Amino acid sequence: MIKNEHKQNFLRKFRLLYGKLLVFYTMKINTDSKLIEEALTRGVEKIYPSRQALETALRAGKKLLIYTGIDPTGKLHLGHGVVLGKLRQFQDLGHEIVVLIGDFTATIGDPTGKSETRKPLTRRQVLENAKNYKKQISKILDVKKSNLRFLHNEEWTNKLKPIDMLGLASHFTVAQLLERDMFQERIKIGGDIRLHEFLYPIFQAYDAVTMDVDMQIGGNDQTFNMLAGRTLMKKLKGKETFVLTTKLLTDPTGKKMGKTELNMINLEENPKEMYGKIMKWPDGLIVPGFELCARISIDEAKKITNPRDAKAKLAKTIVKQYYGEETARAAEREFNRIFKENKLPTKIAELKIEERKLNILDFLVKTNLAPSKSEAKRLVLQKGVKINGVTQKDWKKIIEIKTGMILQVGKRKFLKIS
RNA sequence: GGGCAGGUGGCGGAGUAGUCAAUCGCACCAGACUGUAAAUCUGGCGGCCACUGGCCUUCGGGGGUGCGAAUCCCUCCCUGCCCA
Repeated sequence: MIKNEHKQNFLRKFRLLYGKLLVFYTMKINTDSKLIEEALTRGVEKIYPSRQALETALRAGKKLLIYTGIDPTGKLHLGHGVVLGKLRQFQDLGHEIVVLIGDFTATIGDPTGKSETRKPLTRRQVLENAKNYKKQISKILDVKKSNLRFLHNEEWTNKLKPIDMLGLASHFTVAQLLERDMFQERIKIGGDIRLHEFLYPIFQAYDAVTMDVDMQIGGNDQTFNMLAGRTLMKKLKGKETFVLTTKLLTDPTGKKMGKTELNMINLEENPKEMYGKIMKWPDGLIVPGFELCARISIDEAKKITNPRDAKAKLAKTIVKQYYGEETARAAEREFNRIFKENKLPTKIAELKIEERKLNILDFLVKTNLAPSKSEAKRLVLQKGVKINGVTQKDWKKIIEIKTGMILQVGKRKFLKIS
């Protein structure tokens, strides 16, 4: 048992070392000042200990081991894309990149919600979530290059013994952990803080120490956790590390933000949906969107003055990054077709119905276009229902159902009877 | 262990016996307009009934008082805060 553990430890160290050597011999560090400038500024919220310090290191051509952690608590979304995009810039500069899949930390659940404790995930759910991560991440990072590795924190965290835990915990005080903004908010509203989530930053810090990283990259909301890593690194290894936080994708005016919703466009989202969802963004998000999500020059984006066109450009650019030029163009065409030209979508979901005649309300419920008859009635009275392009006004109407019939509810829901 | 405050629709949060299917905000849906599935404005937002009205089930669970309860009483469950 112990032998086995030793062996694994050895193997792990060997792999790390091997990886480092490989990178050392095959990759050169790029010190192009324009690229460095971009990496240091675009979408960057803050750099610890200072921008200056990091810039000096980068210009000196020092090879850095940089990591970001992603907890598989759900699907990857555009918010992850921002951080990964930043990582890509450093990858292109030739630094050594680690994407840490936080399979252990995901089971705790980083307490992001103001008021609620996140439901703990089972190991199974975590594995399920992480399933396609690598594939999605490969759309942003270059997996063909040898300076990118994927690691899992279960590997080392599960080996911690209670005595080790206590050792780690002893480097932090309750007051320090309590400083975290979301804990403060919870306290303010009288919410509870579970002990396990309280410990979250310690585990994340341990990741940084174990991998012996030089720099951590993460969203602005991860500042606290990453700084915990910086602290632990200093205490245990006496090493100064960099922390770079990226801006969050939010409306600069701060008003009327759909909260986290906006970031929640999944990277796996169907391209047409992705395009449409970006078009749904408020105008205030256009500039941040370009800065954070689009890998094209900001100047190019600023040339477009009409907000609608700018947003369309943004939507197309982002879809292109994940699905390629062709698909992006098709998504744009489809969007224009439905919402600019008011035509039917090229593809309409089909449904078979046994009945030949139905009251319009039953018809809507039967086809799942309305959740209840009351709702269906409301829709009809509000003129939200069209059959073969004709607005329906009479909720008592009996519909003769024919194949090929096209039902439309609102602007977006279409159904064809087959 | 002691003291206190609570549990209401997807969420937040009013209401403390009749006018409560329950103010309001968010989210959501529809309409108008436009530059789009944006912004703004308007309307809707438990369910059922061939419906300008009527019925049914909801306010943590169970029981009770009363003509009448989300609102009062009892009991159980759950949660938070404070003191030790």
